[in-house]
Order: sequence, then C-alpha cells, then structure tokens
Amino acid sequence: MAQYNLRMPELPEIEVLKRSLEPQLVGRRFGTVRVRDPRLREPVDARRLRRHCRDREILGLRRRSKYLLVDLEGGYTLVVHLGMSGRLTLAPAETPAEAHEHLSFGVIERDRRYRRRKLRFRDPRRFGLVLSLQTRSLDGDRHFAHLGVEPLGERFSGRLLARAAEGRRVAVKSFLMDARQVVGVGNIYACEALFRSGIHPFRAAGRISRKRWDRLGDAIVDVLGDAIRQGGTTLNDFADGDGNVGYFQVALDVYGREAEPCTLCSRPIRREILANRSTFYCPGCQR
DNA sequence: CGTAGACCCTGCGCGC
DNA sequence: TGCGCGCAGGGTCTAC
Repeated sequence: MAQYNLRMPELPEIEVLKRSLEPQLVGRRFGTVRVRDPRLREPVDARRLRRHCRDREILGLRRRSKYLLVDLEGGYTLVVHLGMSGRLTLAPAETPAEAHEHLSFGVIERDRRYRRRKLRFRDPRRFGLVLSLQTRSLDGDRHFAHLGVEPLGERFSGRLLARAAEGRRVAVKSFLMDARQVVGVGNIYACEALFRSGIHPFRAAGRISRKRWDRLGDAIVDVLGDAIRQGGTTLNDFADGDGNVGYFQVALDVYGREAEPCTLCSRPIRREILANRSTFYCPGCQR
C-alpha cells in the first residue's frame, strides 16, 4: 500500500515546537530579519516584520490553534503558521540557507560570546504564514477572530461539541475539522479520535448521542495528549540544525492503513474521500 | 446560514 | 532509466 509521509505539523507538533524553542529564545533578541521569498499563503510584509521584530527582546512563546506566537518587547507579536510543510529551526548563523528557506531571524544572545544563531523558516509548499501584530491580543485579527475552543483548554468538552452540533447534518469528521468549533484537529487526528470513540466519520454531527460525544471529546484530548507526550520524550536539541527534530507521530490505528487489519477486530481498514480528504475508518468498529 | 467543493503549492511515490 | 500523473492537506474563498 501507499506509504504516507506523516510529517504534517499538527497541533501536537506545534505545542512541542513551542516548548522546545521557549528556553532557546526567551531572553534573547531578534537581530536581522531576512526575507528571501515573501510568497507564502499571504505575502510577507518584510518592512513591517523588521519594524516589529528587529532588536526586540523575546519575552515568551504561546500557541493558539496551530499558530506559534512569539511575544516581543513593546507589545508586538510574531505569528508563524507552518501550513503543510513548514519547518522552524534554530541553527548556527553561518549555516547556509537550505532550499525553500524563505525567512530567517537572527537571534542575539544575552552573552555576546555565544555563537550566533538564526531562527529559520522553511516551507516548500508555501502554505505557511508569517506575520506580526502590533498587539499581544489576537481578538481583533482576522486570522484568529473566528477560531473555536482549544481542545487542550479548560473550556473544551464533548458536551460543548454536542451542544454546537445540535441539528447539524454535516459529517462529524468535517465538524471536528471545522476550526470554528474546535481548533487543531487535523485530518490525521480526526480519523484517530473517531476510531478511538467508535464513531463513523460520515455520521451526521447532530445524530450522535451525548454519551458518545463525551467519549469523542475524551478521545480528542487523549490522542493529542499522547502525541505531545511522545514528542516531549523524543526531543533533541533544536540548536543542532536538524530540521526533523520535533516531528513525530503517535502509533496510528487507522490513518494511512487502508486494507490493513483493524487493530481491534482485524477487519480491513477502509479509505473513503470526505470533503476532499482521505478518511480512514474501521467499518466494523465505527458506527 | 449551512454545506460542498475548488484552490493555493511542491515533493514524492507509483505505474508505464 | 525517465517521465507524467495523482496525492498529500490547512485554511480560505466561492457558489448554491
């Protein structure tokens, strides 16, 4: 069967990236901002980016949905989305740019004796996004205004999803992947969470019982949490310039396993297209 | 408003 | 060995 290149940056990858970059960046300053190719999902505004980032101290890192946020001195926020193929790495300043390295930010150490590094953004498919905000608040920005609840936040629950799904005829998998409901549940983890909770991905969102919504909510938290924990245990040093670091995958029960036996009942896993996305499920275990 | 589908992009695996 | 095709998918936009 087809081998899938399971290297999509989903929410757990961004969370692990955030945690690993945090101790490397906080307390340093950005130096030179280099824009080699501004053609991302939206054109990069290099002058604005420089104005907001250059010489500013890095105060902290946050994550909202799959966006990585870098809080800067003066109230500015650097926003990075990795899209499908984006990579953010911290590498020595003298390392030459790889293909598709569209941006880099010089990182100035507190102690000037330390070797200078660059935060490098690579993205072959250019579905990613890099921009900066003049404020710490995301509320007024169009990229964030419509976003739903964080699946790993305190407000999230299956009950919340159940209420939002009342009367909805859309397939539950499409509902899960709709960022207006809950953010950060991509194709892979939507498939896995539905398998773990025994729910058929094509079932109408409004036709799922409260009890099963509770199970699904728990499954989402579990599958994302498992991935983050696994990522945390396999972390290496981002400073070594290895672009692969921080990307990982939990053991997958259904995704990419078409025609292979179900891990529970041994029936062959099915693959069907839903909303232009490959959808993997077990016809025996998921109803 | 809800829903379905197109589109952006490049790399890679596969079939011929 | 080489070439062309199909697929991967997050987010946004449009059409109905």
